[in-house]
Amino acid sequence: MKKPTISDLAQAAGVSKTTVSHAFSGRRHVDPETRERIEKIAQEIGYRPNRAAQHLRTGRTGMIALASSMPFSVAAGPSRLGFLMEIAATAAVASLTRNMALCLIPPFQSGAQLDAITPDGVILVEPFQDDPLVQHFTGLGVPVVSVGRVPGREDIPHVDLNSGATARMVLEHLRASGATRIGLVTGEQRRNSYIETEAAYRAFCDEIGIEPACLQLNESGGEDLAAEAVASLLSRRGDIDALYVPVDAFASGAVTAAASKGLKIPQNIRLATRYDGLRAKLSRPPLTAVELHLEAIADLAVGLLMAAIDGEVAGLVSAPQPELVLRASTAS
Amino acid sequence: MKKPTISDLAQAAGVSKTTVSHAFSGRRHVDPETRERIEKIAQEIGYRPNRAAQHLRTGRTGMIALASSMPFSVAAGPSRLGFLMEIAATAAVASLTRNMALCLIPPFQSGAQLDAITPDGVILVEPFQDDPLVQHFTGLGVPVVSVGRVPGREDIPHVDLNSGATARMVLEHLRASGATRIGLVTGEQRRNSYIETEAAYRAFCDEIGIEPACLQLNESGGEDLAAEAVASLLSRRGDIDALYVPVDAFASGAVTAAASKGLKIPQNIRLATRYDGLRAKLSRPPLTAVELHLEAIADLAVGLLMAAIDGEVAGLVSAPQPELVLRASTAS
DNA sequence: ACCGTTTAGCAAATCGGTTTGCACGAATCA
DNA sequence: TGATTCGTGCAAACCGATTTGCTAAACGGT
Repeated sequence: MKKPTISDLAQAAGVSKTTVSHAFSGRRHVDPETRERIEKIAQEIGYRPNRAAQHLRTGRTGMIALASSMPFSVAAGPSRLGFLMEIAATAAVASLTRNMALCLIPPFQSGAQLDAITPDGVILVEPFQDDPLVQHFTGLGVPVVSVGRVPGREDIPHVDLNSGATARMVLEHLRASGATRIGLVTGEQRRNSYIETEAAYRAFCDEIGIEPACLQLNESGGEDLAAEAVASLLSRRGDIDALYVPVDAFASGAVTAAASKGLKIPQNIRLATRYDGLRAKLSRPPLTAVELHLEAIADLAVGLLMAAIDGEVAGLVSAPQPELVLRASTAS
Repeated sequence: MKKPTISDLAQAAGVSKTTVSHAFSGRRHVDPETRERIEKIAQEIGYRPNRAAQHLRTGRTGMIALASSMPFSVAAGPSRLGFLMEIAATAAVASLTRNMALCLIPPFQSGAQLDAITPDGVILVEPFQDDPLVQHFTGLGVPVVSVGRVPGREDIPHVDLNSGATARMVLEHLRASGATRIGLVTGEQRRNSYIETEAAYRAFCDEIGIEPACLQLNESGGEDLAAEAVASLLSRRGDIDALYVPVDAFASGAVTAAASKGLKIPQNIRLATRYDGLRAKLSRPPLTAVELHLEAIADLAVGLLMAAIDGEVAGLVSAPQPELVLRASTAS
């Protein structure tokens, strides 16, 4: 009735626990014939090593965690959720193939709550400067890797999202499609992607000699806040004829704002976003976006984390080249 | 340097490990004064019980898993993902408040892969008949609860989605909004929500004396398959003036199909869906949908699972009353 | 014939908690 | 006063793996 243990298996196979352990782990040589016999009997009696026992001995938990500092439940949630969850889905598969469970850390939990989770490592999605999650886990000595650099923390391995290059690509596309005054809408949190995007944007404006028009919105405000803020920007700066709005929820708001101003997309104003989720695809007109290759990114992040857990000093890894997905919102 | 253990704490407090253990677990009475001293010192030296050790002894892993049998990566994925992930987000919070980690099980993994995950219990989201995941975990003796009944498995506790009543509500709304011939589009997998929905639909058709028009689509086909299939249904049955399409990805397809047939929504054909996600909201026109209260459902599911883990014979729990979200797609 | 080196396998210690059985003193009861 | 209970705490067994140190046999070279 009870689950068979390594002792049961050892007894059934007529060897010691040690030999069984070595047969499975390969840490020491075991006669191939013996190993086969052990494996066969293991099959028969349905032996599965007890994870808790393994973890106690090895000091590992066999679990990695995925966290985002974006509240799940705020207005911007569903959109961010798309981004995060696309990563989660791939990461779950990637960890499982490495024999690890992937668990989800809800954002902004108190430290005491987080104690329930003792992962071998953590993947943080687009953390911001002084992110409390970074502090919590690095403080505990748990390896952390991030998707998107942690601003001000060069020591944390990450998958680089190349946000600067992405911004450049989008801005140049907007210009090529006929725009002459391009505005930028990002978030208020100091995430690296915003920082890099803004830097690239300012450099671009400088180069072509236009006055930057930059909006930084509270991410919890979501679509509605963006609609309002963008409308007021468009009133102030009637010359704007294109917007790069990396956060897709904000881009939805921008669509609304344009409509309220009687501006047609793309005739009067062009619009491009970054994350190519449902919002970009279903928008009217559909929005030009960037294929970030989130699956590949998630895979890289898991790999990076595994290396970090194994004590390898990993640096950064670059995400695959982002690609423009051209849609009607930036047609010339 | 090393993390303090229970022995260290016991020594520092001048008591035995036993007393420390009891002080924390409350399984036996400990002098309040002693307990306080222990807790104070625990704070000071930063003692945290080693989860692996606890798990080994208690036979628990402190982890519950969330699984859906819907492939993450197929065309219908992003939509299903929304549904699943809304539940995941809430469930993650709910489990953490109960001192459990929530981990994600990617669908359709081989049994060998799944071995990496040994949860104390599993929440299955809308499983279908003979779902392999149900078999896998019940076979392992792991408590399983589901969101939506498992067809043919009355023994598995679940949060009832009341799909029959939901269908009835939507169908009556469609009729009230002027529809006389209502069609139904569901999925091919035998999920309980489809079964109940179809039954309610047939009963409804019987009652008002219309010929049922029912489509069951392969869920991996997603939007494109639905567009095609619905278009052909509309050709066959030109009298249809309303559709209930519970799966939102299919509903998107139906929108496309209607457009391709030159039918206006809602003038020529009314359209309602179930899951009120981004698709329903962003569709043109926006789709009438059903507020299922997924957060509450997730919460209930976690509670149910905890009870099951603690050996309580839990039955079913009913989800909160679903509510219609009226939108332009069914305006009369 | 001797010594060194593999090869194969075992016994016992170990990880850090929880739980059981028992001891000892103080309080309560007959 | 002797017997019983209660409160408090300890020592040791236990959970099921991994890992270390050791033995004994087989093999090969000189």
